[in-house]
Amino acid sequence: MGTPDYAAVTLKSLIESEHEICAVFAQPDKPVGRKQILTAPPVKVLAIENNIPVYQPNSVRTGEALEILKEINPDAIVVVAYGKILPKEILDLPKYGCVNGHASLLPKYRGASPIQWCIVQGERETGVTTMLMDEGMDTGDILEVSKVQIGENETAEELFDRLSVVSAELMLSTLKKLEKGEIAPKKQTGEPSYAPIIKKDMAKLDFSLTAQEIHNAVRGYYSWPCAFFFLDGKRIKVIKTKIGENTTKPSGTVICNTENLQIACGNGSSIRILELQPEGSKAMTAKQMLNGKQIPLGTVIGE
RNA sequence: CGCGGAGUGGAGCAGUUGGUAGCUCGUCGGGCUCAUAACCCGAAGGUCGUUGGUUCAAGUCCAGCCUCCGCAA
Repeated sequence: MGTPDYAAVTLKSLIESEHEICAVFAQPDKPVGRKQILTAPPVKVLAIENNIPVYQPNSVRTGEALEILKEINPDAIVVVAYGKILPKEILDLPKYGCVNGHASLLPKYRGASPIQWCIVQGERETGVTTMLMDEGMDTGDILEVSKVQIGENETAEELFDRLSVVSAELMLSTLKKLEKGEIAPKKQTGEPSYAPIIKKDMAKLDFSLTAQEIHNAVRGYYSWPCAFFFLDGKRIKVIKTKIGENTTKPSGTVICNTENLQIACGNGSSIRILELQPEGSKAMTAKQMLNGKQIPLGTVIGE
Protein backbone atom coordinates (compact mmCIF):
# COMPACT_ATOMS: atom_id res chain seq x y z
CA MET A 1 0.00 0.00 0.00
CA GLY A 2 1.38 3.33 -1.03
CA THR A 3 0.80 6.28 -3.30
CA PRO A 4 3.58 8.71 -4.33
CA ASP A 5 6.99 8.33 -5.96
CA TYR A 6 8.54 7.77 -2.58
CA ALA A 7 6.49 4.59 -2.14
CA ALA A 8 6.98 3.51 -5.74
CA VAL A 9 10.69 3.04 -5.06
CA THR A 10 9.90 0.47 -2.40
CA LEU A 11 7.35 -1.21 -4.61
CA LYS A 12 9.92 -1.50 -7.36
CA SER A 13 12.36 -3.16 -4.99
CA LEU A 14 9.70 -5.57 -3.84
CA ILE A 15 8.81 -6.45 -7.40
CA GLU A 16 12.45 -7.17 -8.14
CA SER A 17 12.78 -9.27 -4.98
CA GLU A 18 11.65 -12.82 -4.37
CA HIS A 19 8.47 -11.63 -2.73
CA GLU A 20 5.18 -12.29 -4.41
CA ILE A 21 3.04 -9.20 -4.66
CA CYS A 22 -0.60 -10.13 -4.78
CA ALA A 23 -2.11 -6.69 -4.90
CA VAL A 24 -1.38 -3.00 -4.60
CA PHE A 25 -3.47 -0.41 -2.83
CA ALA A 26 -3.13 3.26 -3.71
CA GLN A 27 -5.11 6.44 -3.27
CA PRO A 28 -7.69 7.14 -5.96
CA ASP A 29 -6.61 9.05 -9.06
CA LYS A 30 -6.67 12.77 -8.59
CA PRO A 31 -6.88 15.76 -10.91
CA VAL A 32 -3.42 17.24 -11.37
CA GLY A 33 -1.90 20.24 -13.08
CA ARG A 34 -3.33 23.34 -14.71
CA LYS A 35 -5.64 21.30 -16.87
CA GLN A 36 -6.90 19.24 -13.93
CA ILE A 37 -6.22 16.01 -15.73
CA LEU A 38 -7.09 12.93 -13.72
CA THR A 39 -3.77 11.31 -13.04
CA ALA A 40 -2.86 7.94 -11.62
CA PRO A 41 -0.47 7.99 -8.65
CA PRO A 42 3.06 6.65 -9.31
CA VAL A 43 2.51 3.48 -7.34
CA LYS A 44 -0.50 2.60 -9.45
CA VAL A 45 1.39 3.25 -12.67
CA LEU A 46 4.21 0.97 -11.61
CA ALA A 47 1.82 -1.74 -10.50
CA ILE A 48 -0.02 -1.71 -13.79
CA GLU A 49 3.24 -1.93 -15.70
CA ASN A 50 3.95 -5.12 -13.78
CA ASN A 51 0.48 -6.56 -14.12
CA ILE A 52 -0.30 -6.34 -10.45
CA PRO A 53 -3.94 -5.83 -9.50
CA VAL A 54 -4.54 -2.32 -8.16
CA TYR A 55 -7.22 -1.28 -5.70
CA GLN A 56 -8.01 2.36 -4.96
CA PRO A 57 -10.74 2.42 -2.35
CA ASN A 58 -11.84 5.80 -1.07
CA SER A 59 -11.88 4.29 2.36
CA VAL A 60 -10.25 1.26 3.89
CA ARG A 61 -12.73 1.28 6.71
CA THR A 62 -15.55 -0.19 4.71
CA GLY A 63 -16.16 -3.90 4.68
CA GLU A 64 -15.35 -3.92 1.01
CA ALA A 65 -11.65 -3.29 1.47
CA LEU A 66 -11.50 -5.89 4.20
CA GLU A 67 -13.22 -8.46 1.98
CA ILE A 68 -10.72 -7.89 -0.79
CA LEU A 69 -7.84 -8.33 1.63
CA LYS A 70 -9.32 -11.45 3.15
CA GLU A 71 -9.60 -12.86 -0.33
CA ILE A 72 -5.95 -12.13 -1.00
CA ASN A 73 -4.92 -13.36 2.43
CA PRO A 74 -1.42 -11.86 2.40
CA ASP A 75 1.47 -12.97 4.61
CA ALA A 76 2.31 -9.35 5.18
CA ILE A 77 1.09 -5.93 4.17
CA VAL A 78 3.74 -3.35 3.38
CA VAL A 79 2.63 0.23 3.84
CA VAL A 80 4.69 3.19 2.67
CA ALA A 81 3.25 6.68 2.35
CA TYR A 82 -0.23 5.39 1.70
CA GLY A 83 -1.99 8.23 3.41
CA LYS A 84 -4.68 6.31 5.20
CA ILE A 85 -4.92 4.83 8.66
CA LEU A 86 -5.77 1.13 8.66
CA PRO A 87 -8.47 -0.30 10.94
CA LYS A 88 -7.70 -3.07 13.39
CA GLU A 89 -9.38 -5.76 11.30
CA ILE A 90 -6.88 -5.16 8.52
CA LEU A 91 -3.91 -4.80 10.86
CA ASP A 92 -4.67 -8.20 12.36
CA LEU A 93 -5.14 -9.93 9.06
CA PRO A 94 -1.63 -10.80 7.82
CA LYS A 95 0.48 -13.45 9.49
CA TYR A 96 3.46 -11.13 9.83
CA GLY A 97 1.39 -8.02 10.38
CA CYS A 98 1.35 -4.69 8.61
CA VAL A 99 4.84 -3.33 8.17
CA ASN A 100 5.18 0.41 7.74
CA GLY A 101 8.22 2.32 6.54
CA HIS A 102 8.29 5.77 8.07
CA ALA A 103 10.77 8.45 7.08
CA SER A 104 11.99 9.52 10.49
CA LEU A 105 13.73 8.22 13.57
CA LEU A 106 10.65 7.32 15.59
CA PRO A 107 9.22 8.43 17.86
CA LYS A 108 10.36 11.76 16.46
CA TYR A 109 8.37 13.23 13.63
CA ARG A 110 5.42 10.94 13.57
CA GLY A 111 2.81 11.96 11.06
CA ALA A 112 2.32 13.23 7.57
CA SER A 113 5.47 15.04 6.49
CA PRO A 114 8.48 13.94 8.50
CA ILE A 115 11.00 14.65 5.76
CA GLN A 116 10.13 18.29 5.18
CA TRP A 117 9.57 18.89 8.85
CA CYS A 118 12.87 17.60 10.11
CA ILE A 119 14.69 19.92 7.71
CA VAL A 120 12.55 22.86 8.72
CA GLN A 121 13.43 22.05 12.32
CA GLY A 122 17.11 22.09 11.45
CA GLU A 123 17.84 18.44 12.19
CA ARG A 124 21.23 17.15 11.06
CA GLU A 125 20.25 13.52 11.23
CA THR A 126 17.15 11.61 10.28
CA GLY A 127 16.43 8.21 8.86
CA VAL A 128 13.93 5.54 8.11
CA THR A 129 12.14 3.31 10.56
CA THR A 130 10.23 0.13 9.86
CA MET A 131 7.59 -0.80 12.38
CA LEU A 132 4.67 -3.05 13.06
CA MET A 133 1.65 -0.86 12.61
CA ASP A 134 -0.92 -0.46 15.32
CA GLU A 135 -4.00 1.68 15.44
CA GLY A 136 -2.19 4.88 16.33
CA MET A 137 -0.42 7.33 14.08
CA ASP A 138 3.07 5.90 13.66
CA THR A 139 3.06 4.48 17.16
CA GLY A 140 3.79 0.85 16.35
CA ASP A 141 6.69 -1.20 17.67
CA ILE A 142 9.99 -0.61 15.92
CA LEU A 143 11.52 -3.33 13.79
CA GLU A 144 14.57 -1.74 12.19
CA VAL A 145 16.14 1.69 11.84
CA SER A 146 18.49 3.19 9.28
CA LYS A 147 20.06 6.57 9.97
CA VAL A 148 20.95 9.22 7.43
CA GLN A 149 22.86 12.50 7.79
CA ILE A 150 21.25 15.62 6.39
CA GLY A 151 23.45 17.92 4.30
CA GLU A 152 23.74 21.58 5.26
CA ASN A 153 22.11 22.71 2.05
CA GLU A 154 20.04 19.64 1.33
CA THR A 155 16.45 20.25 0.28
CA ALA A 156 13.44 18.18 1.17
CA GLU A 157 13.23 17.07 -2.43
CA GLU A 158 16.78 15.74 -2.36
CA LEU A 159 16.25 14.08 0.99
CA PHE A 160 13.07 12.48 -0.35
CA ASP A 161 15.02 10.88 -3.13
CA ARG A 162 17.72 9.58 -0.84
CA LEU A 163 15.37 8.28 1.82
CA SER A 164 13.12 6.56 -0.68
CA VAL A 165 16.07 4.35 -1.59
CA VAL A 166 17.08 3.79 2.01
CA SER A 167 13.49 2.99 2.85
CA ALA A 168 13.23 0.40 0.10
CA GLU A 169 16.42 -1.32 1.24
CA LEU A 170 15.38 -1.33 4.86
CA MET A 171 11.98 -2.75 4.01
CA LEU A 172 13.52 -5.69 2.18
CA SER A 173 15.82 -6.34 5.10
CA THR A 174 12.99 -6.14 7.59
CA LEU A 175 10.76 -8.48 5.63
CA LYS A 176 13.50 -11.04 5.34
CA LYS A 177 14.21 -10.97 9.06
CA LEU A 178 10.53 -11.04 9.94
CA GLU A 179 10.08 -14.13 7.87
CA LYS A 180 12.93 -15.82 9.64
CA GLY A 181 11.73 -14.61 13.01
CA GLU A 182 14.95 -12.72 13.60
CA ILE A 183 13.41 -9.49 14.77
CA ALA A 184 12.01 -8.66 18.16
CA PRO A 185 9.73 -5.62 17.86
CA LYS A 186 10.71 -2.92 20.31
CA LYS A 187 8.49 -0.35 21.91
CA GLN A 188 9.20 3.21 20.86
CA THR A 189 11.24 5.04 23.44
CA GLY A 190 11.91 8.73 23.91
CA GLU A 191 9.86 11.85 23.58
CA PRO A 192 7.52 11.65 20.59
CA SER A 193 7.04 14.61 18.27
CA TYR A 194 4.74 15.16 15.34
CA ALA A 195 5.26 16.48 11.84
CA PRO A 196 2.14 18.37 10.81
CA ILE A 197 0.72 18.32 7.33
CA ILE A 198 2.49 21.04 5.39
CA LYS A 199 0.21 23.91 4.46
CA LYS A 200 0.95 26.61 1.96
CA ASP A 201 0.82 29.37 4.55
CA MET A 202 3.51 27.74 6.60
CA ALA A 203 6.02 28.44 3.85
CA LYS A 204 5.61 32.21 4.08
CA LEU A 205 8.95 33.50 5.28
CA ASP A 206 9.15 35.37 8.54
CA PHE A 207 12.29 37.48 8.48
CA SER A 208 12.21 37.95 12.21
CA LEU A 209 13.46 34.39 12.48
CA THR A 210 17.19 33.81 12.32
CA ALA A 211 18.95 33.31 9.01
CA GLN A 212 19.55 29.68 9.87
CA GLU A 213 15.86 29.10 10.53
CA ILE A 214 14.97 30.73 7.25
CA HIS A 215 17.57 28.69 5.44
CA ASN A 216 15.98 25.60 6.97
CA ALA A 217 12.52 26.65 5.88
CA VAL A 218 13.65 27.32 2.33
CA ARG A 219 15.22 23.86 2.12
CA GLY A 220 12.44 22.07 3.92
CA TYR A 221 9.61 23.50 1.88
CA TYR A 222 11.34 22.88 -1.43
CA SER A 223 10.04 21.98 -3.94
CA TRP A 224 6.55 22.13 -2.51
CA PRO A 225 5.06 24.44 -1.39
CA CYS A 226 8.31 26.42 -1.64
CA ALA A 227 9.18 29.23 0.77
CA PHE A 228 8.03 32.67 -0.36
CA PHE A 229 7.50 36.31 0.53
CA PHE A 230 5.52 39.14 -0.98
CA LEU A 231 6.97 42.17 -2.74
CA ASP A 232 4.67 44.81 -4.25
CA GLY A 233 1.80 42.39 -3.93
CA LYS A 234 3.60 39.77 -5.97
CA ARG A 235 4.49 36.41 -4.54
CA ILE A 236 8.15 35.58 -4.86
CA LYS A 237 9.29 32.04 -4.24
CA VAL A 238 12.66 31.57 -2.64
CA ILE A 239 14.57 28.66 -4.09
CA LYS A 240 18.10 28.87 -2.81
CA THR A 241 19.66 30.75 0.07
CA LYS A 242 22.90 31.12 1.97
CA ILE A 243 23.57 32.49 5.41
CA GLY A 244 24.96 36.01 5.22
CA GLU A 245 27.09 38.04 7.61
CA ASN A 246 25.63 39.80 10.62
CA THR A 247 23.98 43.18 10.35
CA THR A 248 22.50 45.81 12.61
CA LYS A 249 19.56 46.58 10.31
CA PRO A 250 16.04 45.59 11.41
CA SER A 251 14.78 42.26 10.12
CA GLY A 252 13.27 42.30 6.66
CA THR A 253 15.50 45.13 5.42
CA VAL A 254 17.17 44.74 2.04
CA ILE A 255 20.89 45.29 2.65
CA CYS A 256 22.36 44.19 -0.67
CA ASN A 257 20.74 44.37 -4.11
CA THR A 258 23.51 43.66 -6.57
CA GLU A 259 25.06 40.22 -6.76
CA ASN A 260 22.21 38.70 -4.75
CA LEU A 261 19.36 39.82 -2.60
CA GLN A 262 20.49 40.04 1.00
CA ILE A 263 17.93 40.57 3.70
CA ALA A 264 18.38 41.25 7.38
CA CYS A 265 16.91 38.58 9.64
CA GLY A 266 16.24 38.14 13.30
CA ASN A 267 18.89 38.34 15.98
CA GLY A 268 21.29 40.35 13.82
CA SER A 269 21.69 37.66 11.20
CA SER A 270 21.11 37.99 7.47
CA ILE A 271 20.21 35.73 4.58
CA ARG A 272 21.44 35.91 1.00
CA ILE A 273 18.84 34.85 -1.53
CA LEU A 274 20.62 33.30 -4.48
CA GLU A 275 17.77 31.97 -6.58
CA LEU A 276 14.11 32.86 -6.65
CA GLN A 277 11.02 32.86 -8.80
CA PRO A 278 8.73 35.85 -9.11
CA GLU A 279 5.07 35.16 -9.72
CA GLY A 280 4.48 34.54 -13.40
CA SER A 281 8.16 34.06 -14.21
CA LYS A 282 10.52 31.19 -14.38
CA ALA A 283 13.08 30.53 -11.68
CA MET A 284 16.12 32.80 -11.95
CA THR A 285 19.09 33.95 -9.96
CA ALA A 286 18.54 36.92 -7.71
CA LYS A 287 21.03 38.84 -9.81
CA GLN A 288 18.97 38.29 -12.95
CA MET A 289 15.86 39.55 -11.27
CA LEU A 290 17.68 42.57 -9.90
CA ASN A 291 18.82 43.44 -13.43
CA GLY A 292 15.24 43.97 -14.42
CA LYS A 293 13.59 45.02 -11.21
CA GLN A 294 15.20 47.56 -8.92
CA ILE A 295 14.74 46.89 -5.24
CA PRO A 296 16.19 49.89 -3.34
CA LEU A 297 18.42 49.30 -0.36
CA GLY A 298 16.46 49.76 2.83
CA THR A 299 13.26 48.30 1.43
CA VAL A 300 11.57 46.33 4.17
CA ILE A 301 9.99 43.05 3.20
CA GLY A 302 7.02 41.74 5.06
CA GLU A 303 3.65 43.09 5.96
C1' C B 1 -14.09 26.04 -21.58
C1' G B 2 -11.59 26.90 -13.41
C1' C B 3 -8.88 32.20 -12.38
C1' G B 4 -4.75 35.13 -13.78
C1' G B 5 0.36 36.85 -15.49
C1' A B 6 3.85 36.65 -19.55
C1' G B 7 6.40 36.00 -24.55
C1' U B 8 10.93 42.85 -26.99
C1' G B 9 19.02 42.24 -28.97
C1' G B 10 22.81 36.42 -24.75
C1' A B 11 19.95 37.26 -19.49
C1' G B 12 16.29 40.18 -16.58
C1' C B 13 13.00 44.18 -17.72
C1' A B 14 10.82 49.34 -19.74
C1' G B 15 8.16 51.04 -23.79
C1' U B 16 3.67 56.79 -22.56
C1' U B 17 -2.87 58.93 -25.93
C1' G B 18 -0.38 53.80 -32.40
C1' G B 19 4.64 57.26 -35.88
C1' U B 20 10.08 51.70 -37.32
C1' A B 21 12.88 50.69 -29.98
C1' G B 22 15.37 51.92 -24.55
C1' C B 23 17.38 50.44 -19.31
C1' U B 24 20.35 47.13 -16.03
C1' C B 25 23.65 43.06 -16.64
C1' G B 26 26.57 40.23 -19.93
C1' U B 27 29.80 39.97 -24.46
C1' C B 28 33.81 42.23 -27.59
C1' G B 29 37.55 46.35 -28.17
C1' G B 30 40.23 50.28 -25.76
C1' G B 31 41.73 53.13 -21.31
C1' C B 32 42.85 53.84 -16.01
C1' U B 33 45.26 50.79 -12.18
C1' C B 34 50.35 47.08 -8.76
C1' A B 35 45.76 44.74 -9.68
C1' U B 36 40.45 43.70 -10.09
C1' A B 37 34.56 40.80 -10.15
C1' A B 38 35.89 48.15 -9.40
C1' C B 39 35.93 52.66 -12.58
C1' C B 40 36.02 55.41 -17.63
C1' C B 41 35.30 55.41 -23.17
C1' G B 42 33.51 52.84 -27.39
C1' A B 43 31.25 48.70 -30.30
C1' A B 44 28.50 44.57 -31.82
C1' G B 45 23.75 42.43 -31.31
C1' G B 46 16.44 42.92 -32.07
C1' U B 47 12.02 41.38 -39.11
C1' C B 48 9.44 43.26 -30.76
C1' G B 49 6.27 34.44 -30.02
C1' U B 50 3.23 33.20 -34.52
C1' U B 51 -0.78 34.06 -38.31
C1' G B 52 -4.29 37.22 -40.15
C1' G B 53 -7.02 42.02 -39.59
C1' U B 54 -7.84 47.60 -38.74
C1' U B 55 -4.69 51.94 -40.28
C1' C B 56 -1.09 56.50 -44.28
C1' A B 57 1.58 54.06 -40.16
C1' A B 58 1.44 48.86 -34.86
C1' G B 59 5.91 46.30 -30.02
C1' U B 60 1.76 49.62 -29.05
C1' C B 61 -5.49 48.28 -31.27
C1' C B 62 -8.65 43.48 -32.72
C1' A B 63 -9.14 37.99 -33.56
C1' G B 64 -7.08 33.07 -33.78
C1' C B 65 -2.93 29.84 -32.69
C1' C B 66 1.73 28.18 -30.13
C1' U B 67 4.83 28.29 -25.71
C1' C B 68 6.08 29.52 -20.52
C1' C B 69 4.53 30.63 -15.57
C1' G B 70 1.58 31.80 -10.86
C1' C B 71 -3.06 30.51 -8.26
C1' A B 72 -6.35 26.64 -7.61
C1' A B 73 -6.40 21.12 -7.11
